[in-house]
Amino acid sequence: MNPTKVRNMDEFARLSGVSRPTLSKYFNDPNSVRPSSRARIEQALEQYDFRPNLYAMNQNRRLTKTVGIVVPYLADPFFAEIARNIEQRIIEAGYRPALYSAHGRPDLEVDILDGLRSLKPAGVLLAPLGRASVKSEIESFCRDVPTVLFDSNIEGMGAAFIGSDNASFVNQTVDYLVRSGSPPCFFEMKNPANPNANKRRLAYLRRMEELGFQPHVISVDGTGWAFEEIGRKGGLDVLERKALPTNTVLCSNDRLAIGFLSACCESSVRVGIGPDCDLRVASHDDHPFSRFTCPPLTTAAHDYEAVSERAVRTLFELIESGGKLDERLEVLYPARLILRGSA
Amino acid sequence: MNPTKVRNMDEFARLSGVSRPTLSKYFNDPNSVRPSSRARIEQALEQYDFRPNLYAMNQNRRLTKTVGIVVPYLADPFFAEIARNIEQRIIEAGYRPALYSAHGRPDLEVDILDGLRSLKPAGVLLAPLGRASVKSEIESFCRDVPTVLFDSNIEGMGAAFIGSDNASFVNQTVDYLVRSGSPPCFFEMKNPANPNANKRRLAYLRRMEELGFQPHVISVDGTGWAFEEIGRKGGLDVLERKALPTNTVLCSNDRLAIGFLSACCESSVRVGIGPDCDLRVASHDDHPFSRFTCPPLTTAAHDYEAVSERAVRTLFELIESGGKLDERLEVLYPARLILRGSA
DNA sequence: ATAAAAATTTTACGCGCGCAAAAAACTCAG
DNA sequence: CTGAGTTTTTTGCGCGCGTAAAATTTTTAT
Repeated sequence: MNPTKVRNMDEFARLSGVSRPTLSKYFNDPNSVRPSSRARIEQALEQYDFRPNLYAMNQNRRLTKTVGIVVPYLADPFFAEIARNIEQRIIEAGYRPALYSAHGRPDLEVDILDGLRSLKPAGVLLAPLGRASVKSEIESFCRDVPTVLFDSNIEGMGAAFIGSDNASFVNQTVDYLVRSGSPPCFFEMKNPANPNANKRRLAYLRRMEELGFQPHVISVDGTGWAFEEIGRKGGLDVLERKALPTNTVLCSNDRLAIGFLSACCESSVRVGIGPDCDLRVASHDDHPFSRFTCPPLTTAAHDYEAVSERAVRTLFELIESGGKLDERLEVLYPARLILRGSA
Repeated sequence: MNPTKVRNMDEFARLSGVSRPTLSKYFNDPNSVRPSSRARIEQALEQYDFRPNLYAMNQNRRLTKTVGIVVPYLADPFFAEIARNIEQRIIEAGYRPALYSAHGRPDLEVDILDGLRSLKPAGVLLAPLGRASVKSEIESFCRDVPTVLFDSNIEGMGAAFIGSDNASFVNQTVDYLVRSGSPPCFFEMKNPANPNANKRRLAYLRRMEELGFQPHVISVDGTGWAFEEIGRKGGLDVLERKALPTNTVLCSNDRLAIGFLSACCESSVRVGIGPDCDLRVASHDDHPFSRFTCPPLTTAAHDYEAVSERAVRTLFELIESGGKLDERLEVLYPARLILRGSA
């Protein structure tokens, strides 16, 4: 490596023997220049280690090579996991991911979108907070920046929504619980932030009706994103009051279930499917920690791979088509039932 | 809001009645212009909603207002939590955080640092992978960019290291376990990626010796960052072989402990402090999930707040002092013992 | 009130690169 | 070998802003 610092493209153009605009083309797409030019450039690149100035590039380019990823709550390993997956795909496509978490706060979500505007990203993958999101802000953002929503849908916003089919999740868990024991009651937060929670409750009610059982929803108090604690508190309360109508509980999501299991443990309620058990508990999401609960949690798993693959693919199609799709796309992936010890 | 789109500072300068460079000063620091100018600018700002082009700004500025945050594994809620804390403080200081996770991969860590170079950040807060990190890359990066290490130290790299005092963690848990029952054995990964793990083992050995007890280290196989699974597998193996020398286990970290508890559950080993319990388990980190395990985990908590506050503060001192500190700073915060049901 | 000092604003230039249009080089049929 | 067609390279210009130095205004001291 030659110690000479190369300051800019002009200098590097001279060193490599091609013109500066040719270099510019090369850095945009190495295949867009003649092989002989490319060879000279790459040879010089080995000697001089030059990298074009990111800011100068992005200032003049129509589209930057940045893709924003926004999730509602990164401390939730579910989102961390899906963000990782998406990040990877964006890098492979030759783009730069920029990851943001709203940390459960609508004002931060707005700030992030605001900051993202000045980043002029090629596109954005957005998992909105949901109910708490400032709809008008999201709508206006989606008008200006090619955006694909994932995980949590907001009707009509963004060019597409890629997520999971909540009905599939609930139908599978309900069906399994029914055929392997008594029908479940449904354990949820009273005011869920996430629209998926509402869809799951409705799916539960419908499925129970279809199967001819009396549905029973237990809605516990609590706001915010500390689902485990909400599940635990609600669980302690329900268990103490012996308010469970059946010995089978279906939680709206795994984080709630983790808290509920904690409450069971604290209340010496034995969870599982053995003859000496008091309660069966199942849930949805296949949260990364759900297999380490005690007992391990029976749950319905997202197809992480499919969702992130499709979301990223859709975004790039959107970008290539110039930011507009013929019509808003909605793709829902079904769940995969995962049987563990809890139900 | 006037619908007129303001394209650039020149145009906005005319609209607000001050010169463009004055605007430039204002956007860098609103207090650096005369109050009369500031008033005119802010009045125009209310009418026209103009924002300077981020890329044009950063191209010419010596220092950008970007601060990089790099963590080894964001799907670990511990890092997600500390990243959130740090992010917040950076925003409050008027900077833009850029968050990256190495996802446990040394090659990605290198790529991230590489990409960070072209971002020309004002500074970087780096929690390195540790043993697996490509030392030469990190060293060269720290030479070029003002960097403060946190969580996991690499001797001599970066201008400072802010972390937790592993000896304090281990001493507190060991002392507590000893005075409340039999002395603990130490459960850990054989080849820990994180340097803290080694420090904890050494601290355990020393403390046990000081107290006059025979130390006993159980090192289980496994590589990577799936600590829970490693703890579970190792736990199952140890429990099956009845290889535990005592009824008290001190895990190197909470994620390992979560896996170990899962193994106990699977093996019908009762964990806790009651008379009907077989085993006591304690650990370190106060992982966000550790209070929801079954039973809840007794652990030593990081001082998240102190670590992140000090790390951010140190970084800004470093930036203001022009990127060099008189000497490398090392700050270690002690742990806070948290007693729960597991020990 | 007035000159000197300090703070602020303006002038003038350059940063590093993208891109449109013009020029050149290459391809290939006849 | 020639010329039309195609690709690639070059010329020339501008993006939006930072910043040093010059010009101006404001403040302070006398």
